[in-house]
Amino acid sequence: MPFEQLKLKNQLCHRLYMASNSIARAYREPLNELNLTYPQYVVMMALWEQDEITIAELIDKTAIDGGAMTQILKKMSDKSLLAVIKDEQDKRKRLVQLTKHGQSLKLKAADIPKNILCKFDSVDATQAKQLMQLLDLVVNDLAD
Amino acid sequence: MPFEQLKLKNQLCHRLYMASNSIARAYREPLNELNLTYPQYVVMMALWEQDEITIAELIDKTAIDGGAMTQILKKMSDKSLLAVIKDEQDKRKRLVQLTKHGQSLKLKAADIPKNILCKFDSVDATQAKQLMQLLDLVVNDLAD
DNA sequence: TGCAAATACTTTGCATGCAAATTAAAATGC
DNA sequence: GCATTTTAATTTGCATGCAAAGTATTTGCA
Repeated sequence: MPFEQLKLKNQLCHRLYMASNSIARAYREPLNELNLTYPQYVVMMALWEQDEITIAELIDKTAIDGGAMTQILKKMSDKSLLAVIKDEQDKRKRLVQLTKHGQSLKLKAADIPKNILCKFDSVDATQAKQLMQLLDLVVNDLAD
Repeated sequence: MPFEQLKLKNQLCHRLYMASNSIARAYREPLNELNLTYPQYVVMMALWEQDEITIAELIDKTAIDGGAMTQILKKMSDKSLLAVIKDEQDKRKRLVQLTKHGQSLKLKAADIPKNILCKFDSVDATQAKQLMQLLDLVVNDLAD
């Protein structure tokens, strides 16, 4: 069969595209209740793990684009979820710090992962773990 | 460990986010040479498989958003890759048809999948297949 | 027959992802 | 010491992804 390699059903990239969009869509409703977009939620998760880190560290942890990060942090700052403060040691850097409000949102977010997981009828914990491991291989192989 | 479920390293969604962005980034260079964006490439692959389909069918095959599709097709039409023509049977519908130029691009695109695949040092064919199957489960479980 | 409901698209507004250019500050090197 | 280079962020322009509103047709059904 000619050009078999160009068929959509054989494209790993298209599967990833669809799966990534699907799962982001699944988060939309629960995140709307917290007034968060998906990338904003990722930033929150990073900060709940470790607060008061530089923007560069946040970019490193979240893999969100730097240009987008500036805009995202601005919106999150407007919503009083966090504050961006200067680093006195190195004035090029800026530190991101959760507000009380931002910290407290962690409790409300705690149930989200579970509620998403229960939508997976066909994927058990073992398969999910396996999937994550395979995705890590993909990401690592494609890393610069 | 409290809130373990909110850690980034445990988020399937974040793995998908990173993997999808990584692989789209990997396609950027080769697609630039064809003057195609990634979603435009997906449209081309769909049309190379089956030409002269409605916009709704194209949306169904590619999983690209309808609103975005209108814009994407306009740009591709401007580049003379395809034409959008009226369906005389049902005037609500519009048919998408590759131009000669659009058809001929298939030859130049034929090597792209192979060139992407060779970036995967850690993922063999079996794992790639397994990954696609798992992603299909995810997409199906999250389908409306 | 005629009108409400469903379809197929398009348009609009907002939020990224990304590349490239820009700005500011710190680190290097001669 | 001072110019060059590197690092940290921001800004800008373009291309989506998505929800919601709007338009044109076609279907369905009373």
